[in-house]
Amino acid sequence: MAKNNSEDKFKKIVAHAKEYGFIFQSSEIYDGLSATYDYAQNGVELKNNIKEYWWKAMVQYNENIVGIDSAIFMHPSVWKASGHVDAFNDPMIDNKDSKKRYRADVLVEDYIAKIEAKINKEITKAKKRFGETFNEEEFRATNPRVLDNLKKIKDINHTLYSSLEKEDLEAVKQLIEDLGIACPVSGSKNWTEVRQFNLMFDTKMGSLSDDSSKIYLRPETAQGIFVNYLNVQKTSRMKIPFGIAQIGKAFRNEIIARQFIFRMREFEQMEMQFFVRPGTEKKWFDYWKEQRTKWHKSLGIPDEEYRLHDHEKLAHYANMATDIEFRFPMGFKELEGVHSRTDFDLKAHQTHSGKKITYFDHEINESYVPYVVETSIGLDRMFLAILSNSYTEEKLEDGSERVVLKIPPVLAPIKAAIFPLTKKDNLPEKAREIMAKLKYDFNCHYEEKDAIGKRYRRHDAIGTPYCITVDHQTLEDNTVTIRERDSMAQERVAIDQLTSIINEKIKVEL
RNA sequence: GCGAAAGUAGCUCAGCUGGUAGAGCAUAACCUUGCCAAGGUUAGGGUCGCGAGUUCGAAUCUCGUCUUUCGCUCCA
Repeated sequence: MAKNNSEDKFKKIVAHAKEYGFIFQSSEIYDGLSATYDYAQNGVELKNNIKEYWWKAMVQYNENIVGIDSAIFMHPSVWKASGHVDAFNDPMIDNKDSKKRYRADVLVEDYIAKIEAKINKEITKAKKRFGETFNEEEFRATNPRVLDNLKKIKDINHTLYSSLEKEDLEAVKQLIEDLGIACPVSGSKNWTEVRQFNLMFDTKMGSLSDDSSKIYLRPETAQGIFVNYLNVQKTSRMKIPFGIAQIGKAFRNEIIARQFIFRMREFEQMEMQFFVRPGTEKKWFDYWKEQRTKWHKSLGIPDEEYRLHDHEKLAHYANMATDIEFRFPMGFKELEGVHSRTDFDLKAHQTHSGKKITYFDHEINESYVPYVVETSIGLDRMFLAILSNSYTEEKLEDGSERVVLKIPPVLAPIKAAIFPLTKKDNLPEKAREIMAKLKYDFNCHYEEKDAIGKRYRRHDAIGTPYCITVDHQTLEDNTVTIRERDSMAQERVAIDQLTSIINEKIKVEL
């Protein structure tokens, strides 16, 4: 039941996002492109505001953080060094009966592990038999059954890895069939073809096809920061600890991209890599976990919508990792990651590039490769979090209903809408005057069509926090009414004060 | 990629067992009203996702295909 409700809500949010100009499906007139979305007139405003809010909190409010904007294309060696070329490249196979998917090489390796278990059993048995005099080395080298199995392993390994190297996926499939490997779940040997899933998009750089080289679209923005570490550190004269922040697109060819803008193949990240002295990473990891949590809470979203999830299984580069999860309509999901990446990335780039990436720390008179604490938030996910948290259906006292996006005012696409109460009596002219003044401070909208109530509701639906109405009294004393979106309460104020009033209301202290 | 469901106007949907499309809201114009979506008149907008097939005739039946949603799987 609860699930149906949230599914229902998710659908409503997606429909609302389209109807009110936040998000359209990409290339919709051509039937759309899977899991690709465009930000529309209101969406782009909200998205830009989220970026700005993040950028201010990270770069502007921290003296020891600077920003960069690195290119999407990078030298191919970057992705070798980072481990993406190897780790983002998996041969997969499906079992047709159990519908389970496996990594083909893992299936074969599991099979090898079974043979190894057999050998070990043989050895254990022999140990018992010969007692003290047992020589394992000798036994391995002479026992025919062990030799036989060892040769089998060697052959399988050879076939597997030479096939993988040649990207001969049919040979991998053949190997699985020859070995008679069955699905651990169904016991079935009914397999699909082996297919390569490379999570990185690639393209060619250079106009001549024969001397052009393969380059990748970056699967994360972090590497753009790591390869610029030296340049930034030197030119900004930053002392450790310091950070480099970046907002930008990243691309991953996900097997399944789904759930609206939650998982897309083209997405935008807001990342900050904080460089610290080795040994202090725990302190900074905790610090940034807290800082990032504070940032989220500053937007006024209730605590219970967030939870922290510490990773037990760590990625190869990390020694500590926490996800900041948000209660999306489809459940708690990762919104932001705070990771302690150690010196893995900088060291890897040092090795692959041959350039020394060390920092001389005058405080301790030591030179070292800095450790890195990373905060990485999905901009599109933050957008979805704000959108789904804001979407509210309300029943009013008079029995009517309204849909209102309770977007935190600082992020709202339009800060104020300006209405003349009627279309005559010089009210539109007066309203235009106010509009002409306010538009330099805020993104404003002028509207005179339809009944005033209808205009209020329209702006409720896109989350405009303030509606300013010009009425007949305005012409006499230069005051207007300002209506607050969530409470629907109105207040009469002087036109002169509008800028400072709205400024005050959309201000957030971090 | 596999399984299930869906695709008709900008949105939400109706259209039963085949007879070449409707409603409400929305949009535009004009009149009216004037502080919380609900007055009047008129107009625009759809080759029913796309492509085949069956049929005298397909939104409706069959097949294929694309897209979306949910589940499985994956997730640096």
